[in-house]
Amino acid sequence: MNRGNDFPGYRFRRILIGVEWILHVDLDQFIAAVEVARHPELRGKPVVVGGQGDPQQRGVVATASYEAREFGVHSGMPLRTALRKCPDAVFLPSDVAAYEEVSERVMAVLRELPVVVEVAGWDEAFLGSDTDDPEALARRVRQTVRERTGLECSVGIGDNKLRAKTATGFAKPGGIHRITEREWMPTMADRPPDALWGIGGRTTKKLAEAGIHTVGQLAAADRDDLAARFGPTMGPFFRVLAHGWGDRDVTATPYVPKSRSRETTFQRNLTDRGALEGAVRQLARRVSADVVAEGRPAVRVVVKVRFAPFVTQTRSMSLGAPTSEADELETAALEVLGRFELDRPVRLLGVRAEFAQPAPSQPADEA
DNA sequence: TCTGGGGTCCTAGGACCC
DNA sequence: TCTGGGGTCCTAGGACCC
Repeated sequence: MNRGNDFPGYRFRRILIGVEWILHVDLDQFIAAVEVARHPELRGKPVVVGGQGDPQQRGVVATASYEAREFGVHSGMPLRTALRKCPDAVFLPSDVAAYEEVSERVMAVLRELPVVVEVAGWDEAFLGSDTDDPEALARRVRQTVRERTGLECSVGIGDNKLRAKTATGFAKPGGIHRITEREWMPTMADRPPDALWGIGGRTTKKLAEAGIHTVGQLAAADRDDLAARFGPTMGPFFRVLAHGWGDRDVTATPYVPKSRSRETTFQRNLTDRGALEGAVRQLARRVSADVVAEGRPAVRVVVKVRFAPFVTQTRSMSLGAPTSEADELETAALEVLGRFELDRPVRLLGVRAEFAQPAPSQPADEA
């Protein structure tokens, strides 16, 4: 997720030119909605998309339709579990190319509106606008997206990205919700820390050990104590999040990836060394194609191994010279694979190529 | 019944240099 | 002898998000 110039790695934008409101647009049950749109007979049925579409195989739910969610099926759940909870669901494989294409169409429609569009994922975007009636703009966004793509979306309105994004959670499904500084604490203070975008289950547990159980308590927590527990950047950042503070810099600048990776979970664990090497070669070739398509050479190769039952290790290597050559990336990946102790069954292999970081330049937007 | 795939950013220890 | 600090790079792991 691209969070723009948010607090870690900080560059708060101090001078705001024109933008009064930030809207966060999130397509409802996006992947399931795309599938229903091209298979109209599925409308109203519980639909579960994920993996190869075979609930007997290894894989997890990418998106469940609202009908399937009523059975307790949700994203990230193993397909086998989803099958048990909802045996009558229609299971479909993930079709990444189809979702990307629809996503691009939606973003193009958003760009026709009088807003700055910052893409934040397949199914979401931030919009910056100088309107003085953000609700009217939000209704227009919903109507336009519906008319032009047939998809429903929810819109959060905020005075920064964090609040707009948070508001969307209250807008779903198919609604509009506004959260500004005034509404933030009344809305969030009594909720658990993982209600915040950027705080998950692990951090929530650690916070609880420190006696912090709510967003309100986190906002009032001692900065130095948080820094000691969570590090000099993340500790204070959590407190900033709890206050609902954050950047409001919406940029249409295209996203530049820092890495490209491919990984596979095998349907049956691998133990044979030759099979592992073959799999790494194949992954390295796919990554090389992505690197070539990106048009920038890789400077580092990372290999990921997930052993059974579920222990993950990574090993990596800086390349002597930047390269986009498939042979070189493959050789490097094999060398890195050789540094693992492959003494247990392997359920996943991954290969990642990292690009050179652009030379640090003077921020051009500092007015 | 286990637990995808593709990303980003932060942390921390050791190497190495001055 | 007995031991400074700071800075940067490299590497591995962790947390989070969609």
